[in-house]
Amino acid sequence: MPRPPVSRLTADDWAGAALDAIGRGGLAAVAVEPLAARLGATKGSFYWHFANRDALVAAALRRWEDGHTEAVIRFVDAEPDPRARIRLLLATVLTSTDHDPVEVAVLASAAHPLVAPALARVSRRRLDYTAQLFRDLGFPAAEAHRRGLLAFTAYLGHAQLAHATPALVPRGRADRQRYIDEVVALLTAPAA
Amino acid sequence: MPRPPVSRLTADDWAGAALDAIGRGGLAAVAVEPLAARLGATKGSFYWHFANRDALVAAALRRWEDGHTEAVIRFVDAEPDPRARIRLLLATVLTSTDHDPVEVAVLASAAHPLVAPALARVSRRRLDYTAQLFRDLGFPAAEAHRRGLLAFTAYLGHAQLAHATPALVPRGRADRQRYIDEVVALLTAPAA
DNA sequence: GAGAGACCATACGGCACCGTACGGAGGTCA
DNA sequence: TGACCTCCGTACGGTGCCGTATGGTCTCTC
Repeated sequence: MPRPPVSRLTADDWAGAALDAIGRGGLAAVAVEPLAARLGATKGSFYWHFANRDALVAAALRRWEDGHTEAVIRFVDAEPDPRARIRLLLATVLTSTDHDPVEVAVLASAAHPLVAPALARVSRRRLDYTAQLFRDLGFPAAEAHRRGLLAFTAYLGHAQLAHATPALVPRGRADRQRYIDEVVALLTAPAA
Repeated sequence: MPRPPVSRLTADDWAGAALDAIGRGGLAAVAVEPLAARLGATKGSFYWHFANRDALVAAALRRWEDGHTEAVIRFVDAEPDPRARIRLLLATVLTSTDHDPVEVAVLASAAHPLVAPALARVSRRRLDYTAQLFRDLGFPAAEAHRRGLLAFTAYLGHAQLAHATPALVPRGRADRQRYIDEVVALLTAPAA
């Protein structure tokens, strides 16, 4: 079933445009009329596919939730060596922050009633997976959880800082490499 | 010069109310008319003290910038032992996140043209100070900077996570204690 | 106690967005 | 070909906010 390129819009088209808007201007940028103009349509189309703005925001968040997290986990989990897995995860997420404005934008609206539950699910999933990586390395559950939490919060803060003040995070290839090496070394250091 | 309690408002009153509003509802909550209602005044008062909304936002941010950061640094810097200083800093900021909504709210608007420079100044100051703590401990400058960055980003992420999903950060006194101990141990572990 | 200036209330116009009402174009099937 | 359904454009009213205009009130000063 071939679909004409722009003539008719689907709910998914709107959700995708909404997610783009979140990346550009945060949750507040998900506004029906500007989005319609951007899509070359009008509100008439939108209110056919969605009941209201909240429904659109929810759809965009569902898209985000299903997307990045699981993709990264699958990618990282393909690495067999436990220590290399941790390094791969950190390298992946610490560099991805440079080109993923959606991540920080969602975090920025953490208090929003629609964002909060989605963010909670994603955070728990990520934290659980990260803690698992440290258990795979042989750390007991409680300590693995603490190390995973440190790793996860460091990632969150890194994303935030890289977005707000890029000059403060390691930028060159070599510097970033060295930083990631050191973080992995510290996070996996044997217990005192 | 005694001042009647509410009858006449000063620019500082407005700036304080704006900072409160940021804590409650983010930067978007700094709206003249709702703030006026909250202060029991009208826009007439506001536009006497400020040229426009941006001027109020700027004043609130200046208040935030001058406030917390330097206070924490002075408090922590009073501790003579370098290692204890790091622990004190982490314990202070990691627990303060529970009752400081302003911090995350400002971070949430990092992209705002008025917020960005203020946030950049504060971040640089904090990061520099944290790196200094690790130099005090004997680490060479480059490594101290990397460890300071890890500590600082972990704090940022912790604040974010504690605000968005409180259930995911250590809550009990003992758990938090243990977590902070472990973070300090890992951050100050001797180089491999 | 009158004038000046600081401070504020009221009223207004404007803008950007939300949501609804309704009509019309295009395809589908009898 | 005509009835029908899907999808969308247009037009409208409503809301919340910004900023301005203007006049009033309080306080200080001489």
